[in-house]
Amino acid sequence: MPPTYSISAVAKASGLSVHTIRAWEKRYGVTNPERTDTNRRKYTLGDIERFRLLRQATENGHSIGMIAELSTEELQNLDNTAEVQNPLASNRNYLAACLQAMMNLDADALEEALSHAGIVLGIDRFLSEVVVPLLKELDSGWEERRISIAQEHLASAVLRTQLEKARLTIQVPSHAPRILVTTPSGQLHEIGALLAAISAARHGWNVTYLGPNLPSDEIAAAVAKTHSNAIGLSLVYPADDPLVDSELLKIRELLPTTPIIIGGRVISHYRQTIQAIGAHIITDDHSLKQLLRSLS
Amino acid sequence: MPPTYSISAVAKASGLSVHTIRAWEKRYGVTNPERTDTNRRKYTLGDIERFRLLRQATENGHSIGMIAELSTEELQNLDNTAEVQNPLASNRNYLAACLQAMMNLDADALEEALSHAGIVLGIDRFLSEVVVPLLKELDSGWEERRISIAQEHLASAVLRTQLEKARLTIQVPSHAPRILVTTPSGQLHEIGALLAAISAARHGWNVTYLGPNLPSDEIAAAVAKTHSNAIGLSLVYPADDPLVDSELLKIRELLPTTPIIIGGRVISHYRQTIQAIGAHIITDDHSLKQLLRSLS
DNA sequence: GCTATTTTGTCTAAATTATGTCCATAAAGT
DNA sequence: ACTTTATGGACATAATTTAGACAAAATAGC
Repeated sequence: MPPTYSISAVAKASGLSVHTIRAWEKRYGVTNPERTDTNRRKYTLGDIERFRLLRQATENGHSIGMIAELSTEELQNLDNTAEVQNPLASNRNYLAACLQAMMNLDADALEEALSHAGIVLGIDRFLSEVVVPLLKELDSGWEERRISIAQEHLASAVLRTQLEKARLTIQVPSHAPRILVTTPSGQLHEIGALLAAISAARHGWNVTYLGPNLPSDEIAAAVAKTHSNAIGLSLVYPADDPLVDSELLKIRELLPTTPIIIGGRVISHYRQTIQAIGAHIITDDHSLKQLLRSLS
Repeated sequence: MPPTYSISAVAKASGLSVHTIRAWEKRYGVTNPERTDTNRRKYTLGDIERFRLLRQATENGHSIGMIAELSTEELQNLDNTAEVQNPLASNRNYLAACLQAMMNLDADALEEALSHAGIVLGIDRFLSEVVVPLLKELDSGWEERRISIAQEHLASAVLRTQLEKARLTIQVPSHAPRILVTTPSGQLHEIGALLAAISAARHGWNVTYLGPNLPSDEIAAAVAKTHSNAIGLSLVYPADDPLVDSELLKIRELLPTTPIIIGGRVISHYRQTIQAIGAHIITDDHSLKQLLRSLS
C-alpha cells in the first residue's frame, strides 16, 4: 500500500481540518507520514483510518492528548467501548443544510451536505440522525404541502445515490445469510426499502435489492433463485391499497416458510394481513437488528 | 502492428485535455509514447487506460505528483482494492457478462461487470457499447417474456447506481448552461432520463435531475427555481397515455419559450403533440450533442 | 470558588511547490 | 487555407509547509 494521499485528501476523508492534522502531528506525533522530495506529506489509507478513529474518539469525549499514543488497534477497541455520546455533535446542522438545499432544488449542495455528514458521522449515525429525520421531514412536509413534488423527487434521487454509495462501503462475507429486499406491487416508494437494505447489510446479511413495486410471484421466484433466507418488505405509501393485502397473502402462499419482515410508515393499515401471514413487524433499526440476529 | 492513437484521441478517451497530457508527460513522465517519423506521439490502448486511471485517481483526491510514478497495476489497486483487472482481457464481452448476471439475479456480478466496463471502456464507450445495448435487450426481452420483472428490476437498480456513479465523475463549470431532466407524469421509467442526464453533463451542461413522473406545473416551477435554460424529457413507457399529451401541452403553456428536448423509445406515439409544442426530438447521443451545442 | 496553567482547535503570514491552462512559433497533417 | 501537433516557457491559482499567535475550554492548584 504505497502512501499517496495528500493532506487535503486525508482531511476530506477523515472529517478533520488540515490544520488539526498538522497540529496533532506536531504536538502528539499521531502519524509520521513519509515525505515527497519536496517535503509534502504522503499518507496511506491506514493513516486515514487512524485519523478517523481519532476524530471519533475525541468527539466521544476522549482528549486527544490521552489517546494520541494509542495504536490503531487500541483505538478501534476504545471506540467499541465508548458510550459517551456527545450531544454537541452538529447533526442538526447537517439536517438543516440538507433541507435548505432541497428547498432550493440545489442538487450539488444537497449531495455535498449528505456526503460530508456520512463521512463525519459514520454510517450508523448518518442513517439515524440525518437520513431518517430527513425522510420524516419529507413525509410530513409533503402532507402539509410545504414540500413540492419536485423537491421530494430531487431529495429522493440524491439520497438514493448517497445511500447506494454508503452501501458499497459495506462488505459482507458471501456465506452470510441472504435477504431479498423490495416493496410489493402497489408500493412505489423505494427509499425505505433502500434504508432497510443498508441496515441489513450493516447487520451482516447479503442483500439482494430489487427496487419497488415487485409482484408476488416475482418475489417468490426471486427468493428461490437467490436462495434467500428471508424477505424484507417496505410499506410507505399508499396506506390503504387492497392490492397490497392480496399480494402479501400470495407471497405467503407461494413461500409458506420463508420469514417475512415488514416495516414502514403505513404498516398499521395492513396489520391484520401482516399478522395473518405471520410476518415480523419492525419499527426501527434496533428491532430489525434483533430480528435478523434471531434468524441467522 | 498494434493500433496507435493521437494525443487528441487520447484526450477524448481519457477525459483529460491535450495540454494536461503533455504537462503530465513532461513533468512526471507518466507515459513515454513512441513517436512517428515526424515526432507525433503514438499512444497505445494501455496508455489510454493509464491516463484514465490517473484521472480517476486525481479526482478521488490523490494529487498527480504523488501517483504519477505508480505502475498501472498499482493504480488499478488504489481504490478498487477488490477488483483484479486484466488489461489483456479487453476483448471481454461485457454485455454478455451483464446479461448473464442479470439472468442469475446476481447483483454483485452485474455490478462488477458494469463497473469494470465503465473503467476500462471509458464513459462514452461504456454508455454506447454496454448500457444502451443492455437497455435494448431489456426492452425486447421484456416484451418477449424472456426477462422477468425481477430481473428487470435488478438490472434497473444496479444500472442506476452505476450510472449515478459515472455521472459523479463528470465535472461541469458552474456557469455552464443548465438543463432540467425528468420524465412527465405517466412516464415511470427513469433509466432513459438518467442516460440523458449523463449525456448532457458530458456535453458540458449543468444537469438538475429530478427522477421520473413529475407533473407539468412542478416542472415549470423547477425550471424557474433552478434558472434552467432547457428541459430534457424521456418517454419510454407507456406508449399511448393521453396524460402525457396533456402534460406536454401544459408544460409548453407554462413555459412558452424554454427549449424542450424529448427522446426515448415511444416518442413516435406522441409525435403530433411534440411537434405542436415545438419540442426538439433527439434519437441518439449525437443528435443530443448537436442540439445542446446549438442551444448554448 | 477563583485564579493560573495547560490543552486544544483554529488562524495568520510568508515562502515554496503543484498544477492546469495558455501563448508563440514552428512543423506537419488534411 | 485550416487544423492539429510539438516545444519551451509563462502565468495564475491553489495547495502545502513552517513557525508562531490566539482564544476558548479544560484542568490544576490554592
